[in-house]
Amino acid sequence: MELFVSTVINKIDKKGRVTLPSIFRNALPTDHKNEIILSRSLRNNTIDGLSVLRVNEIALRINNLDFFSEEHEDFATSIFSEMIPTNVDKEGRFLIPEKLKTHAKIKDEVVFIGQGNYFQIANTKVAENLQIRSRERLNLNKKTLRNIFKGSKNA
Amino acid sequence: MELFVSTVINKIDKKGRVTLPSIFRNALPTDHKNEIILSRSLRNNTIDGLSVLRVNEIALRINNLDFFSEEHEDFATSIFSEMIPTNVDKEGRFLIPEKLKTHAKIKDEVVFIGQGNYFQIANTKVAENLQIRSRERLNLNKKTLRNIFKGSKNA
DNA sequence: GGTTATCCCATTGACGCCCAATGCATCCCA
DNA sequence: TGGGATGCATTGGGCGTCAATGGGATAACC
Repeated sequence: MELFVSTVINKIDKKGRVTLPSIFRNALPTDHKNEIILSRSLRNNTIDGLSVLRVNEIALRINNLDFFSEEHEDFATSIFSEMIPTNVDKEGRFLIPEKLKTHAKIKDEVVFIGQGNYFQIANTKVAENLQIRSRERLNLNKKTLRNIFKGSKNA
Repeated sequence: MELFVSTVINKIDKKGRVTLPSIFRNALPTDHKNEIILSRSLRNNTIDGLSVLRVNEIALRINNLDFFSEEHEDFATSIFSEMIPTNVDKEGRFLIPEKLKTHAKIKDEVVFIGQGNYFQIANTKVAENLQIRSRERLNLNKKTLRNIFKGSKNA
């Protein structure tokens, strides 16, 4: 599977390391298995996790904006400057920078939440609340959901 | 990673040297690892840092402008004439010219701000304000933001 | 000759790499 | 069905390496 799916809870050890769930490691592109990019989420108190592939894609789209425009610079600043490339070691572990830890209220345990093209890292309780709320919103928007599934012929 | 990403704070020593963050050095083109081009930023009190590659790209874009107006010539002039080629020493350090230091209100500490295809150098506090303001402006522009982050087929 | 820039070496602290142990699930076979 | 046995995933910890910084010494330049 080349998508980030499912939800996993892992612990942070004394050195501050967490193992990226194996199912997420498998979703990383073959030529960048040991690098992920962390970023403060623009929406909520979570951390976004991206693959190198995904970052390059985002970069392409930003570069399509007007070259010397203020808009371009704004996007570059708030997106690229917030990205923190991180190495995943042989055992599949990586470090979460202090900045991001405090932003996400993370201490010794985190939840990895698959989001398809990317994943999120969050405090356990924060994640619960987020899921509850997004489910509520989903119920309000069942029509949209039907539209999403209408087109597919499989499973 | 071939992009300039993340935000790094480094010190300026007694001799005026700053180390270019290792992550930025890695983003420099292989055949020009020890040369960067500094330039007064046109929009704010920061310094733009460019790779040789980037400068060539800018030259291309400017040359491709299809008509020859005074305006464009001025544009080109103001961009190229401001560029200051700078050597990066063996340890990855370089000197910031006094002119640029005063322009950016820099003394003994600087922030390196990744902008994707280039980076910026700024006073610590100036940088904070910049990041906040550009984020504010972005909130007004959710449509573009959605386009940038919209899904793809791969992780 | 004095100023400015580069090279060389040293220090420190953080991080990457390696080896080891434990936990957990699945499978196989009795 | 139970009891190993096997394989993979998550954890623990030691140690080497590298990035950032400091400073002396040499080289280039006006």
